[in-house]
Amino acid sequence: MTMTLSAARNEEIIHAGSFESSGMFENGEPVTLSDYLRTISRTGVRVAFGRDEVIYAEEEPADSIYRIINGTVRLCRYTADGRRHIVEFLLPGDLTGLLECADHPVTAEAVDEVHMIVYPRNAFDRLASAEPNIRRRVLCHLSSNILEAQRHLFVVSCQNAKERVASFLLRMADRLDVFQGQRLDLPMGRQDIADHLGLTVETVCRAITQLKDQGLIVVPNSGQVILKNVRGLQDMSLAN
Amino acid sequence: MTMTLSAARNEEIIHAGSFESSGMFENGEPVTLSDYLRTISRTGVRVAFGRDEVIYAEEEPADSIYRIINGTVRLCRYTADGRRHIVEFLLPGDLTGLLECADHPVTAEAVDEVHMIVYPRNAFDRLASAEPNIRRRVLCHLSSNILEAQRHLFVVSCQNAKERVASFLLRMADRLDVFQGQRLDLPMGRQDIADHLGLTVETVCRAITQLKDQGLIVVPNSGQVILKNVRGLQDMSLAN
DNA sequence: CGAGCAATTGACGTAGTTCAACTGGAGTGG
DNA sequence: CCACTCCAGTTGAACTACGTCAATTGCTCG
Repeated sequence: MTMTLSAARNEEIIHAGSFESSGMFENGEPVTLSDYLRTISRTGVRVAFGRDEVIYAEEEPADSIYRIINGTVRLCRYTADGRRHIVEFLLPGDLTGLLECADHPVTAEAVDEVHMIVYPRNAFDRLASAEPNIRRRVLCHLSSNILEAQRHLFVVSCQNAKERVASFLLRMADRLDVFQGQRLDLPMGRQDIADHLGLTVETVCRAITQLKDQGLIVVPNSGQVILKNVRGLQDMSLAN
Repeated sequence: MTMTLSAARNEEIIHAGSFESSGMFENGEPVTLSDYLRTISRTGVRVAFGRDEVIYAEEEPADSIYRIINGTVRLCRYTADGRRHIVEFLLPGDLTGLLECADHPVTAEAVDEVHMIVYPRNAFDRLASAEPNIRRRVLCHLSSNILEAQRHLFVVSCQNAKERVASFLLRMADRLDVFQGQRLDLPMGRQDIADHLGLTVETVCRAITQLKDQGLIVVPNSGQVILKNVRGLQDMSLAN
């Protein structure tokens, strides 16, 4: 519902080539899925979503593919009794909607101000039929999704609170190219982190405080974390 | 290592057509991935593994695709400090090795006596290049893997012990076509179940005892569970 | 029958939840 | 500009579900 409204409100046709920055194609051939999507960019529509707006909802027909330009998206699942689980956070450059499913298995919501390009599924499928390589790219994409899910499954089933938070910070840092000594900006709130890690807000807070007290991180304010000791966080995230 | 030994010991060339039972093909076209694999069955080798034998190990090059004929396989991940997480159990008819990865991300071990057919990855890739439909089948396969992983992620991050065990029993029953009042045979031990659900053996036992005391199940012996009240188990598995 | 191991049960400790109070920064209005 | 609200974040105290450790049962296989 919200999605349809927001999408309509913010629609804006993307002109072919307007997102073709240099260095994206190798000897004239697209090399990543995003590159392939750029080749059908004339069919893509740029949309914006405000904080907590629903991008697509669970059970809704999955007829679009989304590429995030900037902002953060959470993929979540709700239960009848109000529990929420955040399956994954999507960051700029990430894609969603590539699953071979009639309906979306999760709900996508904007964590902060999100800009994305929406491609119609059928345009992508036509491209996939014409270009055999593209399905292999999708296979790679889904494979790495599975690896990520398995990794996170391990975090949630085998690690304690502090280890989970350490793993989370390291993964976010890795995805956002933040290194030792640098500042990691967390776009999501504590509740989002908690629902992603299978903990409560309070426990996430306490774990962060512990990491702070151990000198592994510095927290200037709740949305920023400076990684003082990446090695220490790594050691923690796979043992302890 | 173990895999190579066992495989060699039990190798037996499958003659083309030896697994082509009736009703598998629709108007001459294969309809499932397994059907496609049958079309290259002359390249498949039947192998057997005994209890706890390693079928393939994490980090090993993934150059084969496996179809389980009978028996149960566990896909697991070990940590340096000895913790184990069982990502998934594979049952007869299931496939593994289809991920687009150079190396296996998990270790596959036989839970009980397992018979499988091993197809060389490159034979499959040749087939995939020749027949465009096959990649779409793989996409569907990986998509449902992702849905399963997400479902299990929810179980492990949001459910308590009794709910997790109820979810586990229901899913096994569903996969093995066991219905209300019927007997579910569990090939894996309590430790395996515990490592799959992120619990300890003792907690799994206690949860089973609770389900028994509530009259939802009857447990003639540790490997068998009779589902007395499927509805009750379902109610529990998504709320409580 | 007895060894050996998986499953179960009991007793106790603890990590994480729950509930409640407090803090602090962002936004609003006088 | 300060006072106010509002809400996210943090901390404290008590509770509880699960883990841990140890003892017991029960099955399987010599």
